[in-house]
Amino acid sequence: MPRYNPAEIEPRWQAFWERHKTFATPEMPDLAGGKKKRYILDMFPYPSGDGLHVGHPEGYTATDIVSRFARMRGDSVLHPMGFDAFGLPAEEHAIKTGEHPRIQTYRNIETFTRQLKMLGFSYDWDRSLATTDEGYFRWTQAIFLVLYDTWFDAERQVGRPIAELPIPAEIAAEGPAAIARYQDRQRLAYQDDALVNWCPALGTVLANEEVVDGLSERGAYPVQRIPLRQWMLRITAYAERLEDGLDELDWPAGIKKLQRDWIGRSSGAEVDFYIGDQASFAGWMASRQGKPLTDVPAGDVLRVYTTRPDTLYGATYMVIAPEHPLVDALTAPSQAAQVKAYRDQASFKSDRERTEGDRAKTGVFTGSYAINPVHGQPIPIWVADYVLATYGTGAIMAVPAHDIRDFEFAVTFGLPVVPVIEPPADANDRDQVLAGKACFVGSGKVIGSGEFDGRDSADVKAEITQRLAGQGLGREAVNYKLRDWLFSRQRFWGEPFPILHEVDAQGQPTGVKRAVPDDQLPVKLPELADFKPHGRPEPPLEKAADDWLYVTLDGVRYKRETNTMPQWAGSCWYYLRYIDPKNTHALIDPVKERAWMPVDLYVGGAEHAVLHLLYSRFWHKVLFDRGHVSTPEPFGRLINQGMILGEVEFTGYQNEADEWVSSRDVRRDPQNNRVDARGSAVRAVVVPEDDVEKAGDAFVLKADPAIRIDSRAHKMSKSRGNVVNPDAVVREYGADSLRLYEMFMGPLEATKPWSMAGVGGVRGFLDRVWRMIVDERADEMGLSPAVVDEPCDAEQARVLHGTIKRVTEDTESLGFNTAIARMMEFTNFFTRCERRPREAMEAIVTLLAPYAPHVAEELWQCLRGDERPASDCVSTRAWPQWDEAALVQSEIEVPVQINGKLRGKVMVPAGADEAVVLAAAREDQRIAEMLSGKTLVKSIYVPGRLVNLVIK
RNA sequence: GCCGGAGUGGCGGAAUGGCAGACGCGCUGGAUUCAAAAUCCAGUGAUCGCAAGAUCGUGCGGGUUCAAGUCCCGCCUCCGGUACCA
Repeated sequence: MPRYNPAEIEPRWQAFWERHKTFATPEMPDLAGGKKKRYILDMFPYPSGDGLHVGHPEGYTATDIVSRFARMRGDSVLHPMGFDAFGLPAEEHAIKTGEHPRIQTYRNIETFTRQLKMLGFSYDWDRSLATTDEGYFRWTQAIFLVLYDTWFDAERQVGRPIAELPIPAEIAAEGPAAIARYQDRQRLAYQDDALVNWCPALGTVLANEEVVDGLSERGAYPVQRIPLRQWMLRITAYAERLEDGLDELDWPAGIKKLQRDWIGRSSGAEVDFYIGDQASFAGWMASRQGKPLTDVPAGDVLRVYTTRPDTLYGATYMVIAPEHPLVDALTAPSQAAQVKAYRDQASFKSDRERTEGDRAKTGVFTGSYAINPVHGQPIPIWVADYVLATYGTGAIMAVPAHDIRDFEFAVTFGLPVVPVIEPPADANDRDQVLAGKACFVGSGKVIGSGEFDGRDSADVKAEITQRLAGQGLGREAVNYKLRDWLFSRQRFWGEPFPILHEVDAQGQPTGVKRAVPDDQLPVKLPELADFKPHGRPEPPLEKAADDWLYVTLDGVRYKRETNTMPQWAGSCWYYLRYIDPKNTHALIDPVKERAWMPVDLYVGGAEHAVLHLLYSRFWHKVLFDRGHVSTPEPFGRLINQGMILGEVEFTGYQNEADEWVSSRDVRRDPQNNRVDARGSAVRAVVVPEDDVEKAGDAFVLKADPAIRIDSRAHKMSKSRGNVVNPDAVVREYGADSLRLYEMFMGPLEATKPWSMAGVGGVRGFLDRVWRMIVDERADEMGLSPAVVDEPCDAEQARVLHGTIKRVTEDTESLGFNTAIARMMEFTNFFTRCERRPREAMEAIVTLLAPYAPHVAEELWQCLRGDERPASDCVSTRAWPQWDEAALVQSEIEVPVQINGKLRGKVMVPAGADEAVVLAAAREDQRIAEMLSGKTLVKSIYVPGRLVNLVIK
């Protein structure tokens, strides 16, 4: 009668845990007796209107198992959950319906919370937070003001209070306003004119991700790049520390590399090219001799950045970006019209667009020349958009013989290609390169470079830089691909900036800024009547009523900053707030911070590999410099859970006549449509599994084996209709089955296809565990008569302790799939036993508890009966220990190989020495037969593992 | 193009250089049942064989080793990311 019924027991145990606060986190970790603190964190979700996706519980279950396991081993565990709740969808919903984004956001949070609780996660819900909570973003604003109050001391590589910024005497002499301007230029949070994606048709500014091929993602309207005054965060100042800090982190190598590439450190040289006439070149050279390069290039030079100073002799032309400040100065009157046309055209394209597509090189000649300092020859200066204004100096020396991009450009415009590096003898297009007909980017022997000829190019690199430095023409330089972080959005649903702009009597900004005093935080969002865009590239907060917009402080009138922060802001520091979520005096209590930080395990999707993880590392380092946190890095160990794909689908193709076309013959035409071998269109058809069979390494139609069928799992998406809803899975199989299945699918990091049949499989396992312990035929809940109060026999003990050992080790190493397999083996074994000792049953239920906590609690209660105290539960039980002695077998089976092939097995006493085992192997009847008449060349015994006899 | 990751039964997957395919799904047979579901038991890489067993087998081609899914060299395919950063 009492069958396993998750729908009944799961809500009951969830209520139990909530009532007894089973998973409440201690304020401070208890480190007595060698216990550890464990901060186990999930990347918090954006609470979308669609609710939880099956991808979410994958990582959440993994961290929940780790957390429950750690608690059972006595560690102090902090395992919180919250919501990244600012964001565009809620605002778009508001624009459509007029409903305030807050209402929809909190409704979605409620849904998410219900779904998360439904899955039995052991979060301490009393620490839950949403980035949209006023009590939370009050501190997001405070941290922004820390950034605003900090400048980066490059010499010491540390962020310091702006008050400590040394003011040059000439600035100080100009007075307080000049000092303020000087300080503003050094702050980590500063304002600058940056290009934004302005979409006139939608009347809004879009994020880069919302722009596809120059058109808005929604509606496909044209998007323009227009300059707008923006808040920027000087993350580039921390580039070096962000890169160096990666070394100490226990993160996947792939993620570290992504971050390194994103930071993109390169080293080389800056070189000044004289742009005066050739007659004055010698004089200019002489005037530079022995002087250091100025920080701001003089007006008579074009400064370039190169990573290949060793190819300087091969520089045959120069390129400057269309936005380079010297474009006008360098444009000869005869070229003016062309240059202007080219720049106009380039201005409509974003950086992204300019670097997309077929990459055909475009550009125009400016009409002027620079002089190559190493040989004094003039080389033409071009304007081309393959050079970006925002990287390096916005200008390059082009070495077409040794740079692919320069080579393509030179070929397009017929510019000379002069090889200055001889490829190694085995390079396949060596002769082509030496003839100036091909490009070679490697290192080799230097040629055509005067005194450097014959040397290795790698050595020459440093030497040329040295010489240029001595001549006052160049210096070593480091560059980063990382750009400063554009931190403001023209959006309503984000954190307001705690910044005030002084206005004069006419309401015009004076340029003086002021931080909102700490005691006046948070700056709340104003109440707006409508959220519709107003058609100007200005933030929606401009529409706020004057009593919000204007503030008078100390008799001065200010207008509030009306941009809002991007969604990343709230997620940059939420891991700190969980430690001290209710603190109204500080973002975190330093004592608690020292006790709990850093995060010991951080699990989330790889899509946050660079942005979120880099941004929060940056904020953390600033907070570290300013004394708010004690660790240089926030996240010690990081794991990316793999993506869960939809069920495997079989896809066939049919042409317009409804005839099958083998997938082998299907390809994409230039418009990316599927076509057959003759080029006529085909359409994809879903084929039922029963209609296909495997033939060789592919699937074919049973009815016509000549027709190949594609078989693969796709990313879950609404449009494909293969999204699996966790609510439905819980309804049909239970939360424990969902948890168990997601862990059983394969390794946590792997991409894996969903299979509903697989969920049924783990549900079958839980049913078997249930029947192993519960008497299903009784009317009342009670123990199976097979469960007995007697000790395990030797074999049972070996299985029991072997299982404890393997499950413990696998759980420690996050090998959840194999840990579950071990528990299945245990269950298969003990189900066959007619006498199931209670100690074994209690142990398996305890091992199962982190994985399938609800059924474990129910079975625990059944095993313990009514004598247990009301608050007793398996979730707070001690994790079992295994007994090594129980694992020892008196006899072991050793496989015997002959020449590496398995030929037999012998039983030997455990711990028998090599001679005994080898003798036993040779005496085995079958082995002896195979040995007779042969010479035994070598005998190998791997203790306890195998014997290999090498014969001739 | 470049950078990651992965290729093992019908499927998901398991294997400190040491018995390839644990565990689960599916499938086959049997028990139970009036019957079915559920459950339990047995089998299940391929080929040959009545069987004992033999041969082959971890994307492909080489190599190292007594022994290779695992290590090395060279390829192929798929998935994901990325896009002229001088």
